[in-house]
Amino acid sequence: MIPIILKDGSVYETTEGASWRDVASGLSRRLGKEALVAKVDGKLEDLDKKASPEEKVEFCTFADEEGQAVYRHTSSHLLAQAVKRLYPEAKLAIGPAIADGFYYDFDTEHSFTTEDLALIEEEMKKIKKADYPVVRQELTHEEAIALFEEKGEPYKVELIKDLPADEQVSIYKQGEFTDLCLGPHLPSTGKIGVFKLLSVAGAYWKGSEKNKMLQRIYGTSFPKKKDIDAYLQRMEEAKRRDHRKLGQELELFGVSDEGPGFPFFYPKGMTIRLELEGFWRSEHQKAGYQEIKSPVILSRSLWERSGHWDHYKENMYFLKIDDDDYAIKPMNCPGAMIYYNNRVHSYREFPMRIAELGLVHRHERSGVLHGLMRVRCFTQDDAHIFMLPEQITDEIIGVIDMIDHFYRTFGFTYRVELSTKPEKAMGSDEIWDTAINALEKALEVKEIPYKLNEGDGAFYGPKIDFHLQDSLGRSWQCGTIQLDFVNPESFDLTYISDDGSKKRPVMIHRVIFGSIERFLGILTEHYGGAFPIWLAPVQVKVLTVASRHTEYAADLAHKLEKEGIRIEVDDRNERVGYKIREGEVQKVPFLLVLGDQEVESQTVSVRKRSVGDQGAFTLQEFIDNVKEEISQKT
RNA sequence: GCUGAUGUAGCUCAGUUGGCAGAGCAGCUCACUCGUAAUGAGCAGGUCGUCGGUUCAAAUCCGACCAUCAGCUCCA
Repeated sequence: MIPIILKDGSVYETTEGASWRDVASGLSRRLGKEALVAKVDGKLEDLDKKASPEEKVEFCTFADEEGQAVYRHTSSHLLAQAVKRLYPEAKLAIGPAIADGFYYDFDTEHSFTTEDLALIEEEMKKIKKADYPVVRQELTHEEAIALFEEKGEPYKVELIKDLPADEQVSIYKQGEFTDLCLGPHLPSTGKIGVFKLLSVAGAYWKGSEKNKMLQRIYGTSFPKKKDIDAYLQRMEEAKRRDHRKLGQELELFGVSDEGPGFPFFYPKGMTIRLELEGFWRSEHQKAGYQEIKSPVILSRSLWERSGHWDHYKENMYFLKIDDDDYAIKPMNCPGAMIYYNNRVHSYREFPMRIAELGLVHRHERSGVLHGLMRVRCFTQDDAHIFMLPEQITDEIIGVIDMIDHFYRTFGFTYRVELSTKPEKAMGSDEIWDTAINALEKALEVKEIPYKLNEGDGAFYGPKIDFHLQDSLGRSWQCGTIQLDFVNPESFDLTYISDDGSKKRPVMIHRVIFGSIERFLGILTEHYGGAFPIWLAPVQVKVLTVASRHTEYAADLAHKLEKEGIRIEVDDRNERVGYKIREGEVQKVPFLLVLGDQEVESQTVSVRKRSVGDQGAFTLQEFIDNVKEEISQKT
């Protein structure tokens, strides 16, 4: 008998030679059926592996993220096996599990079509049905290279050559198919429930655009049909929330062929935007910021001085004025530097918080444009804070708190990343280390978990990024806090210290929305177009039952307008049902239905968006309720 | 920028082997004066993304370009 330590610390005795699968089955019939992989001392192992004594084991099922990853990873091997059967000349690259599914990259002359995906799926079903055992095998480095060279898999050979030569290489076999793989995997191909291939797209080998572009097939898999159906339905629902679709339907914003990447804001979208900016202004005034506006076009010499000419040129637009070179600003910082330098500053002014809603233009490559999320001109809700070195941590904490307050107002959860010195950077390593330490310290004080992104900082300093997700689960950077020791140097910023000497201030750049355009795109998807009343372009829509109610409607509308409520009147000769439908489709928070009863009793019938008829209220009651809801920003 | 797909009325989409450009919704006009998610009838609306080629004839076949979509790469 050998003792196994379970998750809860208890000891389970199993017989010599038993596998992890036997242990799982021994614990409970259900676990034996549902266990996908064993987690032994924190490391995932195949269920077929022999159970080892005195080790702490737990079992992952599809309910666990790790179980799902293994499940999808084996699914990707199913895909690869099917492709090799149908297209033997296809070369295998890599095929990992990803969030919600898996992919596999292939190199082949044939370009996969959606019809091919159906055929590949059929082949995968055969492989599943055959229920091949998935068998792990370990080879030496040389044996592995020889094996994949013989199989004609150059990408696999390249991968093995990147591995340490003195270590064993693991491979997995299922039927006639063999793949280089770290594992672990499900015990057999029949363990995969239902799967679907979703799309095919190009992807660079090893993620570098210098390398060959391969073909990537995306798919997903679930144990039960109802789960995959639910997943596919969720994706459909997400598409309905796409801000590009809603922007068009609700007449908020759009882009035209005449200006790829340069979005238009229509009157209704502009209303939301102005509300966002109004909220932003009042919060910044409260937090001690002053607002400036710097010009969109500035001279070449400025951009050379700021480093943008050397480090950011490929993203900038240029023009000539009277034979001199100018550039359209891709960032607001140099403008803020010029503002700072327009007079002498004292340490007593610090921290000096200078905010700017600055319109920047950046040349983005055509393939990356995406509605309002990725555009060629956008408005950063920027601010530059000038301060003493000892004020850094407090100021960063202040900005983190402000970002949190903003995102909470909209009901967002977010992810934080810290990015360090990139290859193409200005400034010494010492300066960078100091800056990174300051950012880390602020995050530690706030106890915010974050992901470290080595080498992902801006060319002038490290940054803390705040990421929000769109309706399809894609993540977009919005807020960012960037420490900058470089620009104060380049622009020779100074202040008069308490001992009367000139010193160098420290500066941070920060944005909260990030880009107002992107933020509005994300907001649109977040609310599915049903904006809370403080943001809704039309807050109340007044509907008449018949033409004789027009006068009463106009009178009420006038009173609501005087209260600062955004209203529309629909007094067309249409049925009430038709007008209500239209109001609901336009996602107006409140509809007021006015007919004989309301005129008679001098009331309004209130219909709340997506809830329905709320009954009759006096106009004053309704106004009070609406104003309360607007001020609550809910 | 790269790989693949797509581009027909304001929107969503039909359009067969090349042979007169179509529907629904929206818009406009008329009738109905109506009570909580679509009243009926009529009218109008199109360089078929752009440019070029093949053909007696091109929305349809070929080429180039532009834009969009998915993904990759790159970034707020």
